Amino acid sequence: MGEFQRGTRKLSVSEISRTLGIPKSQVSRTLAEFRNNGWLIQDPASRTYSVGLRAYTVGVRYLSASDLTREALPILRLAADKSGFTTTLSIMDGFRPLYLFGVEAPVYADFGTRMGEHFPMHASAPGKALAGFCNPDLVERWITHNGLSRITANTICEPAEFRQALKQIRARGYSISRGERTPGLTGIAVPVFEDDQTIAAAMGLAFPSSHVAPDRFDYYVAILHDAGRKLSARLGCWNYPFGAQAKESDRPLGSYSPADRDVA
Amino acid sequence: MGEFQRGTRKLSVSEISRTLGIPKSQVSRTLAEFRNNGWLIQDPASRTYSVGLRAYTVGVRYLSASDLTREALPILRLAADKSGFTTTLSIMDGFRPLYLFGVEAPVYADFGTRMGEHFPMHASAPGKALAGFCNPDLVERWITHNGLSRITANTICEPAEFRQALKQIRARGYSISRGERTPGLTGIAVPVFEDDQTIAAAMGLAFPSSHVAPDRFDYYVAILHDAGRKLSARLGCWNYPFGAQAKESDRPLGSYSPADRDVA
DNA sequence: CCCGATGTTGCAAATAATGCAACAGACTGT
DNA sequence: ACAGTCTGTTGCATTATTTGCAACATCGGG
Repeated sequence: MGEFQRGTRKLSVSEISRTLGIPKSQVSRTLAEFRNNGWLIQDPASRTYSVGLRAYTVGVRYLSASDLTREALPILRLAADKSGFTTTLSIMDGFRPLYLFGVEAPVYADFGTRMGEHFPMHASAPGKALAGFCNPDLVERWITHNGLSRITANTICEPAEFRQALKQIRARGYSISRGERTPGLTGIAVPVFEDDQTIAAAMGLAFPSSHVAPDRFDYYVAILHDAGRKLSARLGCWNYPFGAQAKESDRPLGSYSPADRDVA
Repeated sequence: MGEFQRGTRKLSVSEISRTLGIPKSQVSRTLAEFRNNGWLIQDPASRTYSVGLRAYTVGVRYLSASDLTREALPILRLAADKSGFTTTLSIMDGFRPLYLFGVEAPVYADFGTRMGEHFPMHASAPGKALAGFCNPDLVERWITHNGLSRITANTICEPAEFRQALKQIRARGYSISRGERTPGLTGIAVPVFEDDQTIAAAMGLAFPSSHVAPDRFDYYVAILHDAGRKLSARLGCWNYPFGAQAKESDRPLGSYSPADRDVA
């Protein structure tokens, strides 16, 4: 069923047979069995298969089973309320950043990535935040093997430039993408640590570039650093190295809070 | 892997062996293989298994593969913005209502059900909305087989009373739960149709009962009926039988595409 | 220290999956 | 309308895999 990991398109028997190099007969029988068990759904007209309800009910339990995601939800919600922008949580899956989920805010920005999808390491704020705090040697190897593909006009495609960007991210503790993946969309992200050394995830927010002047970025960085410190503490990192110490008392999370966003 | 459909608790080899009546050796070997493939994660300390990242990335594609959920997202978001309350989408999975996902709003109400979880048919607004427009004979059979279990003091446990409630729901086109599942929480839900007869889903919202006086329920019902009509139209039902025709122009939301087709 | 419980591994018998081939529909272009 | 190509499904004998029993190793508690 791993074939259904990429892409949203419904897949046919022949298509899967060719891709995997497995005889059609086998594919047909296997898919039919998965369908009968609810793991897959078959479109009667096109006879193509897609992910079924049972796979959803099982797979989505990852979110409630993982410490990271359980702790992250209320913190993301607070950051989304404070900023007014959709706030997301991503992790490294091997070397491909993966968007786990987000909390949406009224100012909606479609950044083109759906829950559970991978996105480029070098062309997104969360991707760069994750890359910046990973093992540098492994990042280097990734670059030489895969290169830095161009996605938009703003994408960083030069290894030297990318290395410099990561260096800056490590120093400042946040990353910014100005339309490097989606034209007209700006993203900011910060790392989340699970102990004093190892990165666990990246938290980010995104908004239409026209919405926010660059001199206000610091405000959103501060919101994310507060959130990053809070989540890191839940995971066991008590010395979050970025941003100011939270001065205002952290309001109890969980109960609803009346969305104190002060949009200047 | 179906064992991981219920509950969030991490499961041990012996536990699964007993529940499924399968020898431990087999369970151990199978789980180890799933772990090696990324479908499951094993906690090194307790040696218990839970859902892995790969299962998440595959299963969550159900949301983007299904017509219903793809069309529902922007409509849910609009309803959440208009009402200020978290708005949810649920479907019938066999005879157990299933919460697919929701769009969260600043006024947060934790209704205790997570994405991908089932909830009782008779003790929730979406459940009653789904039950009300299902095949009545099947609902009857479900009642006689399973009964109407008490969950809170307000839960409807008498079949006669439940039948009466469904009748009223069919007439009015919406359902209300006043703390029937969670004390202090009120929910409202409406049906979504995929053609003129068959129900596809239920859309609902929930809020702390103290937040809203009963005489304002009509306002939220109207929001939901607008949303229900819009989503039903997308699925092929052009004569949504409840609520008034949308009169005020639906304002474009954030930077999102207008996407509001004119309903006859 | 022992005891009950847990998780893993060897091995032969039993079972299920495999691939080839043939079949039946559906669609395309002439 | 027709042949031609693509699709998805099914029979069947060979093959490879899973299965269950048992023994073994390991852990935590009294």
